[in-house]
Amino acid sequence: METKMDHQKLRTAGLKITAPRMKILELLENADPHHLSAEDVYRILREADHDVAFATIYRVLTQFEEAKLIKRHNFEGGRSVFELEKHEHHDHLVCISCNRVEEFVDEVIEAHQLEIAKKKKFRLTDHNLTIYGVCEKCDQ
Amino acid sequence: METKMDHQKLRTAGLKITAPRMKILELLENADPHHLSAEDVYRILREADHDVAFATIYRVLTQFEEAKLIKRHNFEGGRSVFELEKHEHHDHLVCISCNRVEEFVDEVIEAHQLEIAKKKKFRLTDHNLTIYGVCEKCDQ
DNA sequence: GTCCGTGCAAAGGATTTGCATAATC
DNA sequence: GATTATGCAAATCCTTTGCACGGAC
Repeated sequence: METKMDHQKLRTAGLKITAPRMKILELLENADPHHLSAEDVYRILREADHDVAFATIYRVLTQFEEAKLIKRHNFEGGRSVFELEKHEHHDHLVCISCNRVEEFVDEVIEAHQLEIAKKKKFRLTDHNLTIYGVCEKCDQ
Repeated sequence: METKMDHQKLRTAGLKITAPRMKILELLENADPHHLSAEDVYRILREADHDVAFATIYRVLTQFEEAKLIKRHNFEGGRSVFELEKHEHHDHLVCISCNRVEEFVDEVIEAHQLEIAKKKKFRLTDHNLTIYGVCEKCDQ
């Protein structure tokens, strides 16, 4: 029963259990692809006859981000996308044609980033490595 | 005389020589730090008593980007920044406190990115590696 | 019952666009 | 002189905010 775990997640974050929060959290947990824009969330909920106001979606997503339940990305193209935080770091490969997102981890790249931050005397807080390209399906 | 070269750059791009274009191009060539937002451009021109409308700044920056004279980056925080295209690839380190941008190149990281794209069967078109942190000055 | 959450509509910031005027070639 | 640029204001896109009402605890 995932619902129980979701209740727990919300409680831990100090958030009351409400229908919009539960639905958005479930949605992000089951989302495939993992990465959804606020508009995707709005549309999917609406298609399932669960209308939630845009303002609420943004507020909930922001709260989830603050609670580190999800992660927000600003890929090229203006809008933000959100994905469930799985606590396993990874970077992204985005298809500029179909917007599909793939994930990857490369330890060597990670290590070099630490090096660079050290060399430049920055206290590293975050990083964003996004590779853009055209995926196999789209490239025909 | 840089002006001559700038004329040439604009002509090659198929753009007429106009005051706003020349000023914006010069500005980006001499900018330090290299990375300016549209608002930075607006403010700097205005301070030099060369008023250019915001609409024009955005149009010119977009044309320059299309002509590959400059590069546009969407770092975290909403607004875009632009820098002169120097045809030497590099990535960025951004201070989240003062917005200072440093550049770096790491051949090992570059090579690994190619690997990843190949492995995932993406035809690589671009990539963006941005490391966020707090720079030495701000971290006190 | 209190406090927090939601919906709605309106505001916000960054960027773009339509249109009349002005400049380049 | 024809075509392309500019300035201005209005429009647009994504996101946030104010406020009154409704729901969680």
